[in-house]
Amino acid sequence: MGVHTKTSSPKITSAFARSKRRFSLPTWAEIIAAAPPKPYGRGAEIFGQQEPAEYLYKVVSGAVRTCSVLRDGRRYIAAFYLAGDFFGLEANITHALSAETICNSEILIIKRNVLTVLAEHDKDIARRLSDMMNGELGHAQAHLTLLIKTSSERVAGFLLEMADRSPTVDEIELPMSRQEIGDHLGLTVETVSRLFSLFEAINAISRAGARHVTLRRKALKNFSAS
Amino acid sequence: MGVHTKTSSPKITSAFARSKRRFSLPTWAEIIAAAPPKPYGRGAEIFGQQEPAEYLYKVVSGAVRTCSVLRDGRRYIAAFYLAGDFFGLEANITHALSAETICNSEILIIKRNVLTVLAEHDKDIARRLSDMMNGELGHAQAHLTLLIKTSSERVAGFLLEMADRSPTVDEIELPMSRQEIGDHLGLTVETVSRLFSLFEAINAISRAGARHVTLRRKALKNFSAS
DNA sequence: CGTCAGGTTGAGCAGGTTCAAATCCAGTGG
DNA sequence: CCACTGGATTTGAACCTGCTCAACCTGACG
Repeated sequence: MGVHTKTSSPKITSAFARSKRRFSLPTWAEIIAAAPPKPYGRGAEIFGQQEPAEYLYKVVSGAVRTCSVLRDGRRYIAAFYLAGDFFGLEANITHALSAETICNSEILIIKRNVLTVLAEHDKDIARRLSDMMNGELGHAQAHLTLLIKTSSERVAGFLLEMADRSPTVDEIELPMSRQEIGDHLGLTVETVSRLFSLFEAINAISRAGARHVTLRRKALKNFSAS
Repeated sequence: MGVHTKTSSPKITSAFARSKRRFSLPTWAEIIAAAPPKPYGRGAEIFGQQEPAEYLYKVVSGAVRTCSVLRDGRRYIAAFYLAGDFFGLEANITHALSAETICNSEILIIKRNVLTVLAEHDKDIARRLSDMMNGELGHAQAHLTLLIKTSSERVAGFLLEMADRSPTVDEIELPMSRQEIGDHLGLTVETVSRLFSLFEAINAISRAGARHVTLRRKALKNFSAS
């Protein structure tokens, strides 16, 4: 961080930023391209609770969960991150949650302070960071509205959300276990399992193996009340 | 619907004139000082769901709730905002939630696009916006961990949170009804009421009127497991 | 072929909801 | 000043959803 004199004109600022970037400052795309993807084994911890939040992460392949463990041993999974998702910005100074892979994964690691400094000169980077923040908040809100509902609404809502986030449309491969789904939705494994069976019985989903699910959106949406 | 009529106030013009004279854009403090506080009656809507998010708001006095109503009539209250709190930044383009006062209140209204433009030149403003965003996200996370717990943990956690946010330490005046607390915690009025009675019976709180509560933090903390 | 982790299913229990009724309390009009 | 009124709060009792505990099934892997 250097000394920044107050700029009196937006024209000057953007022209300055543009010319500087051409010679020295990297763009968003360049930063992403420069970061080496790092492989993590299944269940590996990427960062722990209370650790300083120095990095931003991107899932290249695989899947990640962020979670916290309560005094009494219950685990709460705040979010799942799939290929293409960014995570690690849910913290200000230290992480309130830990992050672990739920299967073999490749993760991109980006220095946060590099981004925040660049964001002061590059509106594109600033906007991307702000958008990610906004997305994270929107996601938290959506999850809050899920948690006040009944068990069937939660599971139906979860399946619909996963389908929306998957590259494929209606046929999805869940990377997480029933236990993890339960910890995410505030339900027990048994309840989650029963609801999968119920949904199959009424033809709202069909299954090929426990984690390979095909959804009938219309039928499922009858459960997720707004 | 939360339509805001433009008021031409001498305060605004003088603040902007002053800053223009010094050849610099208005600071955060100047923007806040320039905004006129607007009175709202109890239960008045400040903005509605789906409305474009053009403003940022600050509670000067009173209290505000943000909420959404599900198809089946259930109401979910996302958050309460007390005197000094900012709200209205939980949305990107349009509001996902509506905002209403829960008692007579005075609200400050600030144009969002003014702030975002200024933020590009003023690091202080940018940091404040980012901090607010972060705070909102942190609050959503905290609320998520509340909602996966049992009813007694939710109510105890809620009381402790309200006490932390109140100007007074342990003796608090709740502006919201039992119904609103229930809609915030995903519980029914009756359950909330029963837990207030239980907490009083075991001497974790004492009451002077339904909404005036004094807490024994130690006893309450035994209920809110992390 | 055995093992082990993950998943499914069943039976009984308990925490919260629902429905119903009693009580409190602030605001209103006489 | 006091009784009246309507909403908010409290309490009770029956019911139902989701949890607990326990057994069984499935599939991947040595």
